[in-house]
Amino acid sequence: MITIKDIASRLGISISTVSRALRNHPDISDETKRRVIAMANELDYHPNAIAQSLKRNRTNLIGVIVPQVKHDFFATVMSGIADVAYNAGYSVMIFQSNENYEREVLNVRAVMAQRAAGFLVSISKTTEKYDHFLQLIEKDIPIVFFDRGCDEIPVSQVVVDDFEGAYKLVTHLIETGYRRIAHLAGPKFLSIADQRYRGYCKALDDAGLAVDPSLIVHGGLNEEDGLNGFDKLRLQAELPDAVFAVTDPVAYGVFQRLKENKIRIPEDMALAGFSDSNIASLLDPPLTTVRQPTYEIGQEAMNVLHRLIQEKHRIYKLKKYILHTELIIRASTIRHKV
Amino acid sequence: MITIKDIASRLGISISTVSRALRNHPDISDETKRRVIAMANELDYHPNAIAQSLKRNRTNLIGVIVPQVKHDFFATVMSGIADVAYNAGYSVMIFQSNENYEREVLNVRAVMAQRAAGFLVSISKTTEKYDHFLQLIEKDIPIVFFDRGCDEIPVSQVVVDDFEGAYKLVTHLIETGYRRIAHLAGPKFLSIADQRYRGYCKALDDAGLAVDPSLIVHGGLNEEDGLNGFDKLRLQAELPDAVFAVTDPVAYGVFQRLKENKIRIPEDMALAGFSDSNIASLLDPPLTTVRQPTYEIGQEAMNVLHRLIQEKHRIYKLKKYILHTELIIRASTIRHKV
DNA sequence: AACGTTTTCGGTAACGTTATCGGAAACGTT
DNA sequence: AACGTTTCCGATAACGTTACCGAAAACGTT
Repeated sequence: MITIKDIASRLGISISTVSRALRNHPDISDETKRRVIAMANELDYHPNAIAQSLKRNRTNLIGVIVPQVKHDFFATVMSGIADVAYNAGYSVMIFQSNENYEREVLNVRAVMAQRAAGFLVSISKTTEKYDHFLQLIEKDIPIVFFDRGCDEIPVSQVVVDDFEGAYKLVTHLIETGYRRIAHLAGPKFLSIADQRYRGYCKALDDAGLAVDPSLIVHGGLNEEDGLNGFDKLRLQAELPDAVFAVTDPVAYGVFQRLKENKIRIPEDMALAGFSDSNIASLLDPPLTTVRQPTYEIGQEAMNVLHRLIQEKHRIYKLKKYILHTELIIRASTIRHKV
Repeated sequence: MITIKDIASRLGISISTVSRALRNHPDISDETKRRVIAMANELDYHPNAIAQSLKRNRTNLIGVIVPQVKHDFFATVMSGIADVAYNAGYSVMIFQSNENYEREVLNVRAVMAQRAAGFLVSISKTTEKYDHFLQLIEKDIPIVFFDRGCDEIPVSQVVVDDFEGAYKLVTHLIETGYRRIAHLAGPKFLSIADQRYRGYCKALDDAGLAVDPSLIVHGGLNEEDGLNGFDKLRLQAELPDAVFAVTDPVAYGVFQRLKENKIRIPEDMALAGFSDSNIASLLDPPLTTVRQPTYEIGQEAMNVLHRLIQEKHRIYKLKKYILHTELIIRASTIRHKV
């Protein structure tokens, strides 16, 4: 590997001159700069970012910790992060917690060992202690939570308004004429799931409809949770006339059960999800859902982090950046003519 | 930030002793090791990976360059890479080329500046020069291509047998009774697309069927290419009785056109894709496709790279690791009773 | 008691870079 | 001609870590 030493000895000048020439320091004459740059190109010199980081005591690395990259949602967020980071001159390191608390802690350590400039984190479902993040705050390392945050510790967050999204969706169902609206909810302690649950309740409440606990099933966020959740709903004497699933994957699970049981959508039962994954529009009938500004979440989170990194006197005015959702009405909830 | 200096001065010993104690060097007594480790824990010491990398002249960073993270395929591959990397003690840095040659070159430079231990690359569609990779080979930095490789330069590859997958699929169509089988092909110079195209031709040929150029439309890999491609097919006097799309997204495009035009699947026309994305099974009718071992590609690529990094005398016996596909037959190609 | 061997540790020089300090020319001013 | 000022560059010390060399004890052997 070529270093500034090689350039210096080839030109018969000192390494400090080379260093300053490459950084365009005013102390160096234009002629010398020209010669240094020419030699650097000739030797195919590339600065050693490791050495630079050590000297400057900071890196241009951003550590991103997500539950799973292969989830459509996180992959798209990652894309937004990567694009903004790229333009701001950062490199992105990615870690998966696999929804596992211990692994999340180890990931934080790994990113810390690399002396990353900042953290972008969507916390795991199983994380209930936040000491590993508190350590970062103590060391004054910038963090931004996205999508899945927590209010227990002072960290800025970029989230979507899940409450509002659910409220708009359920209100749409009510206005369309549905009355027995079931909800396949997510884990209670997961903020995004809880917000959607509360949006569901509020919408019913504001419409003067009672919240019927027998129509609410708590579960996970994936397809199998949709299958299981619907099986529980079927134990009721009377079926609901609409199902609001906490995520699109859960809705797919329900979708399959409905097909299996020849229950027509939306004639016999309406179905709606949350996410607007690319599958939603391709189902038959296409699925009503709530579009989240997924790519924008990544962009915004990286932008917030970038500002945080640049602030010299990091005043911890933690903020919650709330992005808004969009209701996508499709055939799965269009009321049949009675 | 706590360093070994802090530990040394607190214990009244030298930094070299601390360094060796932490690395469990035999020269250090058990008693001293115990005290050093205790103090390290007390002070919440975390080794500076930057300094270690500089000293050892190597990092545990893997640079991954993909066209787009948010594509289902690459996100899943990433997941496989990240899991294997994690277990082998590497950190993964991710870069997107956005199918752009210039950006790919810049990405390679960024990863090189970080002195990554190795590269994992899926090359961009627009890349036709390979100098940036040749430079890596010259500098003896290990690279592995996955999915999208190229045979022009000596780099090991992990790929799926696209030819075989397409061959199996088209043979299935023929055996089921279809005769006018159209192909919405990808870009000619893209290896994976070309292999699928050749598998299509070979299957027809082996069955004694002629390859009809009017049934072949070259385009891209996305949904809109399916829409456009089908529009071109419709210009023919006689419609095909089956369409083999180069990717699942292209198949979705065709799917939409067929729905719009009330063309029944598979009664009027069979439809098949390639990828087994999670959408395929949810369509109505479910889509026949070719499952690629996506997650496994990531695992295998990272494993190959890991071995490459560990080999001291890197003999460049470049290999092509070929993973096999699985034909997933679903309702979209089940022959109607004539 | 004198010897070699082992155990255990400290000092120091690197790794590639940047920042600080200082100094030698070259210049302009009186 | 003596002065200060500017321009340009070199030497050196760090950043945090590890590797090498050496040396002081402590040990066993004859």
